[in-house]
Amino acid sequence: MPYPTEHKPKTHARIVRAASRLFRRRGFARTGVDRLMADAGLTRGGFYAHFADKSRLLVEALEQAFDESRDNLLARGLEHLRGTDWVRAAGRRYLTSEHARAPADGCPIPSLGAEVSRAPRSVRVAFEKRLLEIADGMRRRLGDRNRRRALRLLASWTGAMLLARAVADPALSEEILSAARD
Amino acid sequence: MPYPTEHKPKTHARIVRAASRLFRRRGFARTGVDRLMADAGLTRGGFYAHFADKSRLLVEALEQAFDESRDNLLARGLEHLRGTDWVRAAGRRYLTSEHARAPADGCPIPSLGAEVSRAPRSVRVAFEKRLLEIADGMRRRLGDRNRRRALRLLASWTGAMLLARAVADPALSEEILSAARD
DNA sequence: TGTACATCAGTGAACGCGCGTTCACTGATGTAC
DNA sequence: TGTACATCAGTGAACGCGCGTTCACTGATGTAC
Repeated sequence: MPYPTEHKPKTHARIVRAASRLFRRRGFARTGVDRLMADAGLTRGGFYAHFADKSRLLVEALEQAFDESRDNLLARGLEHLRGTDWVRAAGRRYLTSEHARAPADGCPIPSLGAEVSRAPRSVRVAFEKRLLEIADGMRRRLGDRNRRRALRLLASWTGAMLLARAVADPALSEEILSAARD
Repeated sequence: MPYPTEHKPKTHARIVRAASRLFRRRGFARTGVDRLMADAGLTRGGFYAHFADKSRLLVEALEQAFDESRDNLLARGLEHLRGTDWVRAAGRRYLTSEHARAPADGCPIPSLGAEVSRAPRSVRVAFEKRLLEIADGMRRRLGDRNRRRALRLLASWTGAMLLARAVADPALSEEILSAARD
């Protein structure tokens, strides 16, 4: 065999990581295959040995982003908390201006939600799956029977992040996040 | 004078209305000047007699969309309501699956918020201005001293709409909207 | 140990296309006489 | 009333560019002998 078995999967993961950051930072439509392959240290042509097309990469980039941001924002260091305590702590972690200023490393919902809603069904299915996993994780932390409260929290947090980023004045941005933290 | 005074402003408004709908439906980046001029019944070349560039049109399209959706979703028919009554009624009007299915005629925040956050400062300034007008209108209806509660409501509603549209399953979409209506 | 070989991950030129923007022009219009 | 004219809103060809995708190829690798 010409290359070690783990070689190709490693390259694949490198592309997905680069794309996931770029998509969140610059948007899916405005991120070209050329640019994202260069960021992964490769050239244009190799792309189609790894992905059927660009929207298939979006699926994997979304999964990558959801996994990352669940760990960073909702779980790590908060394992011992439950109920309202957990909501407060997770909200304080999600609703920061650092998060607002660094979309590349943040939650994919405010940065890519609208583009997902216009993407092929396969993309929306993948988005939905990860979203429900997170909602269910939250439901368990909250000790709820159904996921309505989790969905409501998710909507408030992601909506606040969307607004905080779209606005021009940093003070207003902070005001929006702070209002949502309560 | 070669044309009636109102001729050019009317054409201008026609372009803005067409663009405003197209941007919300298909996204700003994916809507070409060609297509939007055709929708307004004109051709490519005339565009720059009306707008300095495409992002200037985004500013006007956003203003158009905010004005429309404030009237449609938050004000008309709800003039007599105040406080919690108003919140319930406005929420029930905003958080519908009709609204989720028709982004072209809906609130510009879930459909264009992320692209606004990546747009030139001039766009974010215009977005912020209209957002604050709406937040202040809400604050008055709520009888609040400051706008924190209005911003929190805005975040929940727009976040719920963003999620409801990004998801693949219509039943889940409705569940998200219904959870946010409470 | 050294060499010939088969594999296949990745290269880079090329495809047709649509993008935002410019510009010389056309032709519909209201006005002057 | 009819005609010549000046204005300027809108036309459409052209610009250079980057897009997503294809494909004949190159060259790094592990294996066989």
